[in-house]
Amino acid sequence: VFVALFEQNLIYRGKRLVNWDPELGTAVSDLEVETEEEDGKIWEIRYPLEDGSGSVVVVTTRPETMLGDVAVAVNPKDVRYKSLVGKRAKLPLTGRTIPIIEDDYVDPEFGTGCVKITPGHDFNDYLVGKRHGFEPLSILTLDAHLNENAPAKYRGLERFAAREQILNDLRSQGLLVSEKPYKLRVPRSGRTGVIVEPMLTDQWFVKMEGLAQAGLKAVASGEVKFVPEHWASTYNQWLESIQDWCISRQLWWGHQIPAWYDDQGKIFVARSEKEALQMAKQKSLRRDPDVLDTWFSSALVPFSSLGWPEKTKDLDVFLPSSVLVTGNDIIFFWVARMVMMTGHFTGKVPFRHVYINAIVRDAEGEKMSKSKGNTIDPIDLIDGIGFDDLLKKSTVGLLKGEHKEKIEAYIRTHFPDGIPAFGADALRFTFASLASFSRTLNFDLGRCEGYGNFCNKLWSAARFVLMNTEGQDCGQDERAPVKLSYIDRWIVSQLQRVEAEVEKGFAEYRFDNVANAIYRFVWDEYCDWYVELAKVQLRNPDAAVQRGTRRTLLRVLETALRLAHPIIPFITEELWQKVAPLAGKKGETIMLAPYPKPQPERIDSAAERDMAVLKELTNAARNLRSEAKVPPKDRVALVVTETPATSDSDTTSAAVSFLARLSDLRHVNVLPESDSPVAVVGNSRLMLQIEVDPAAERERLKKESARLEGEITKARAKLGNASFVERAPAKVVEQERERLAGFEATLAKLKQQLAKLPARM
RNA sequence: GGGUGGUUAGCUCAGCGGUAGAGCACUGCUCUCACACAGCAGGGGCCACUGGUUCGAUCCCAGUACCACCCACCA
Repeated sequence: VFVALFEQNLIYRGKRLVNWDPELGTAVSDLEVETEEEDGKIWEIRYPLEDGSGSVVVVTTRPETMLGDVAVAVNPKDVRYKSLVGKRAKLPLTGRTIPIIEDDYVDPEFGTGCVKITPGHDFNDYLVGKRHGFEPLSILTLDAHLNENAPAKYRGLERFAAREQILNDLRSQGLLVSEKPYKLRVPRSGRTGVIVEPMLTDQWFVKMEGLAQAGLKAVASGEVKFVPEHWASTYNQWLESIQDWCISRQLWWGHQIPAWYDDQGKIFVARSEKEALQMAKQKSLRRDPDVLDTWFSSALVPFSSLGWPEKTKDLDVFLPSSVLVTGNDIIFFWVARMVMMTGHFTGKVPFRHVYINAIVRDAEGEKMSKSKGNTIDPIDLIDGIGFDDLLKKSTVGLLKGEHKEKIEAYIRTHFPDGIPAFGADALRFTFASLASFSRTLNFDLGRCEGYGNFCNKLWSAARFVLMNTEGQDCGQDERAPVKLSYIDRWIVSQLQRVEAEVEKGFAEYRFDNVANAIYRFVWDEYCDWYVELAKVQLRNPDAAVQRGTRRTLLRVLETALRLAHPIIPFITEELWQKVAPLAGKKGETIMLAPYPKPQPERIDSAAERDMAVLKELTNAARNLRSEAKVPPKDRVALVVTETPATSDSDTTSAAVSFLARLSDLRHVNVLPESDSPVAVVGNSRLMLQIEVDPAAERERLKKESARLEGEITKARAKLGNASFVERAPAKVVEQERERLAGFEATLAKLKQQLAKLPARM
């Protein structure tokens, strides 16, 4: 790749100002420099004019670089300094003189409006110098000590020691005009944290213009899609303003650059030393000791790992791949560069989708970092860790000792008892459920706990199913008669819906929706309703009913396990091994079992309607019990008028009796004259046959009536608005009418009931 | 300076034109034979603010404030 790009004139070598890490002794790319605002100082320094007619005052945050100044610049429109342009100033401490020039780069509003120009140690000044034909003067060695271009007095001083010395000397000569605190943006090396020095060195660069255009096109055309979509603008913005990429590193590890030099410094880029020697027609050459930026090598992975440049089958099959999963901090480093390089060399995109996951922050919303000690080790969430160990782990090997107390306080606040063991599945489920399209997510132990409980719930539900099916007739013999109630058909119907939701969630990379759909189905529908009702059906003397129930319990559970397996692989595998054979499924492992697909034809609207009635009756009865403070153990009788129709009222009655713990469920035409508590469900009224304080019952009914009256007022206002009725879709208006009618009917029944209560305060 | 997100229940987060949701936390009652890591019943929200569009706005548009992150050469 290197040789090819060189031959295509897309790689060049040149002496240019690059970001230099003086500790590592290597160039770093623009992306590896992290600029942060820090407290520093800004100084004003007087440069006397050569002709003795006065002086100019320059402003700088880096006084030591003045030794490398080649000019002083002012803005051409700045009338204050018009007369000085063309004159020369004496550069203090050096004995050199430098010209005063004009350049648009200078902002007359900032500081004194005079800028020292140091092309050897500042990117802006480098450009200014280039425009005016100045040779950059480098005053630093590669390890950031002053070099031979500095006056003898300063040679060998480290850059910050030199700064102090220079300031002292300027002060004693009366040339230091001012020193003020100043917030400056300090460029630091991402790897060492050392202040990066712009340094004039020979480096290799990749021309980015054409490659960047191709990279932009790959996303603009939709060939590569970002998920969430908005990351495409981040990607675009970077590529639109990209600079050439410095790819050489003065390091020991990495791919060595395939370039050789002869004694005259002539460059031979070749595929091997032999080829270089042939090109040079010489006996020996010196190989460039530099290596490539690791991201240059990484950019080739999509095709180099598949056998390129050979035309392999892997390349055909796996390029492009379907999805790259990564963090947003890697979009520039890797994603963009893979797109560009893969496109350039294969004509294809490396992958179709780029899924950018959220960055997990700590409980206080701070970025996790080792130096802050607020990182969470996933292993500790899986296996658990005690407070002492956690503290020890978080504070060991700290670079800055002063943070230790803060870390301890943090851990004491958020993990006073350490971290309990949640297990790998709980951890996975938690992060899946948090994987929405938000950019960051703050870590919350509470959610981990909640999803851990889910795993336990699934486990215990499976235990129930196994207890009630192992060694029994589970309806696997298709010839045996099976009766399925609407409850059985309802859970199967719900299963189709959750399968569809999961399918959609995966297709959209909405793993939170996937996890929540599974959670709701397993806990809220299967466990809370179906398993409870299965208990009733398993007591049914009809063997066909029992058989149908066992079969449904097993088949639905078995499917739910396969559905949940990608998110909670361990527990589902463990359970599946036991459940699958009973459900008539064969296979060595759940990993190889087919993934569930929704069967829309098994959605049973009639069963769902029946079940909705069952749930409403149950909820109403339970609510009455609870409001009347009936102890859970007590079985009480319930009378119902006009039972809402289900297709099988025997099933409904048995179910409601069981779930609401009723001693008796009777249908009557008229409710008995009594102070007993009454609820309204649709057209029917439910009365718990217990003695209650009529005053309490009156309060309860009044409260419910008031709520309904509020809803009715709102609905009437809406329907009374002519423009709503005219302009809103008919469906919406109709729905609003139905709501109102429902409220009114229920309220009327409550009022009747209220009227029956003895009138006393 | 440019850009991108965010602001919804005490906390962590969904929802995004037509009755405000989840998990945890909270209140009450239950150790009822799968599960107390549980069950049942509850409480809790001017959906940051100001305008606009609309019959109707948490949701769309504009602006404001605050919080993040990214990019950039103000000495």
